[in-house]
Amino acid sequence: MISYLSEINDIRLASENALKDIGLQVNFAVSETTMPSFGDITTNAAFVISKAKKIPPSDAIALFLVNFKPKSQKFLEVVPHTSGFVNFWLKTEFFNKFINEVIAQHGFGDIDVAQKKIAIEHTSVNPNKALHVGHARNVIIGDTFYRLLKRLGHRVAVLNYIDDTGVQVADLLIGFKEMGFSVDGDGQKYDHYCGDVVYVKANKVIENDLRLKEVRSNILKALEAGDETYKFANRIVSRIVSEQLKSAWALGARYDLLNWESHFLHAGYWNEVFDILKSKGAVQYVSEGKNAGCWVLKGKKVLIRSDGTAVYTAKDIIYAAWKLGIVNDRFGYDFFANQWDGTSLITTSLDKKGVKSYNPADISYIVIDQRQEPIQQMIKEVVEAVIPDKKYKIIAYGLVALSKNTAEKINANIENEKFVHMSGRSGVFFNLDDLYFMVKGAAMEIINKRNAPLENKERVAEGIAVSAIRYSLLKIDLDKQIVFDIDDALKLEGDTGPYLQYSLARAMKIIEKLGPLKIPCDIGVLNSEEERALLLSLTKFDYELNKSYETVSLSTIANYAHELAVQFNIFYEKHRVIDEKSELVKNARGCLVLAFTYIMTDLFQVLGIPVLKEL
RNA sequence: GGGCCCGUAGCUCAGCAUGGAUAGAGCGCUGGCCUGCGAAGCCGGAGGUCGCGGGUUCGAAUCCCGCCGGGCCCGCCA
Repeated sequence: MISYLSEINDIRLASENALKDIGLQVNFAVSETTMPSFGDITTNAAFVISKAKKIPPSDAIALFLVNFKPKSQKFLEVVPHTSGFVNFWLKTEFFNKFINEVIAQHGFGDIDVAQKKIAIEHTSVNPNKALHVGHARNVIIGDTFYRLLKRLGHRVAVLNYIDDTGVQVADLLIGFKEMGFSVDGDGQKYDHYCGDVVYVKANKVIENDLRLKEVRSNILKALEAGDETYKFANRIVSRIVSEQLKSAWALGARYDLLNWESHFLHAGYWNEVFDILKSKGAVQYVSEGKNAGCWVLKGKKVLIRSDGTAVYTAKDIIYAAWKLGIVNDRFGYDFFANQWDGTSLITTSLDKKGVKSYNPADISYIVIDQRQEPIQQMIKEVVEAVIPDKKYKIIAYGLVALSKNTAEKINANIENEKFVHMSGRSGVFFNLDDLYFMVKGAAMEIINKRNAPLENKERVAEGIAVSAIRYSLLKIDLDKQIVFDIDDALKLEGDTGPYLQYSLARAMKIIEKLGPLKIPCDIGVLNSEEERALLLSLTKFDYELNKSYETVSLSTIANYAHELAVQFNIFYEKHRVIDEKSELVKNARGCLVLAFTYIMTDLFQVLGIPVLKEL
């Protein structure tokens, strides 16, 4: 498919060949221009020639141009600049071809990449509580990256790991078994009941009670062993996971497979993994010093204690090894739930032998917050050393904290700090379901105020809530910490998800009222600055998606969607479509608007933003 | 003590992968635009030592080094 990216690649290849012919093999850049007035694409290749050959820029440009032979010459206007840059303008023929291809395919069409088998793990929230806004960042980053991988053409499996044998679950069980909390709940959503009420209270009591600490340690052993206590826990945990999934589904996330820590333990993977690590020399036995008697990773991280038991990190290594196929799959597979997109969510199983639903990945991604990065980095090194042809990739993001204002609203004690980190244990968190409910309410308020004759206000408000929440978390760079403020989250104007939806709705309304277009269209009559800027932005679809993937930056896509929406709105304010008098211009503009709706819808799919025809 | 991340307008953030030619948005402040395809929109104004210092370079918000400020991690816990 012809695009901005295909032209950049063409220019890069032609420049490379030109430099080769001149006898140079050096680095140069082909990129976007810094100012629209300079053109659409630029290269500094002549600079490089000028420097290497010690000749003036003007001579270097001349030398470059006689050797420069791009394949798609008919699409490019070459404009050398006295400063030494060689600039390129994309011609009308290029835009015409692009728009007609987009319209013919109802979208951008396939993107040309080498297909890989990929697993991505995200969410993986302890199964004793509801998802809070920090978990929401994980879910949305993971789900959007999944959507991006999928859109690029890869085969992707989405995994969600359930740590059902950890301390958090044990604490919860104590709440039920020792403190008299009802296992059936109190009427509110079950994950909220367990996390907000039972767990917080139980944990507080246990921390000051030696007997209960003893009970907890026994429960942990029982969970690992898989006896009656485990079965009791399993019923509760499954119910909580089901509720957590509802919260994630509401945001447009979906999964392929649930993995359970207990399954890995009970299936007895550890010895196999440990043997492989030993045989590959990835783990060493230490005979003296403070780690005497232990098996150690990278000379610092103890993996097997001197008493022969494995530390927690061993479980992470087992999982990583399983994802990439370092160990043989011993699991059965079973149905867990139907999802909103029509797919089935599968779970591993220790007894049932359903259809094998997971094939080891070539590349495995894990979405984690920055605190876990060092340990995951170590796991990456170990795993990639054992199986060098596969990749273990880490997507780490900054923590989500609560603003002073927001913390006060949930009655958290914040003293003189500007923000506070969330903590499930101490009850300092803002639940995702509450955020969703409140944003939906804010959307509903606007809808009612405008008195818009919408068919299904409820569904529209939900769509707006999803876009507002997803976009606000995606547009911020992964490396950045977020201080969540509920008042900001409820604002639906400006650089927000609803702004994107609004732009698309406007465009779709035009198409709906416009009537049939003459295809193929000739957009040669469109020569205004605004029309050209919109056309240019549209052609950057695969360029931006590719950049987002290469740099693992989801804000890149979010910002691109915003830029497109801005370009469209500027065009919309300045030019009429339906009541345009010239039939030629009207048809051309109609095609431009139609192409915009296709590309934008395609982008929404990647971002997980619902398309609303009306809002 | 060792390591990771952040620092760009009053506030929240783009831009940094691949150095380039006048540093961009939103919110807030301020002045305009609906008898027009949807005003959740658009146009204008005010607002910037790109944390500080050095280095590399013809050229640095962008690359390198040091420092300062903020956040986080570093258990034979899970």
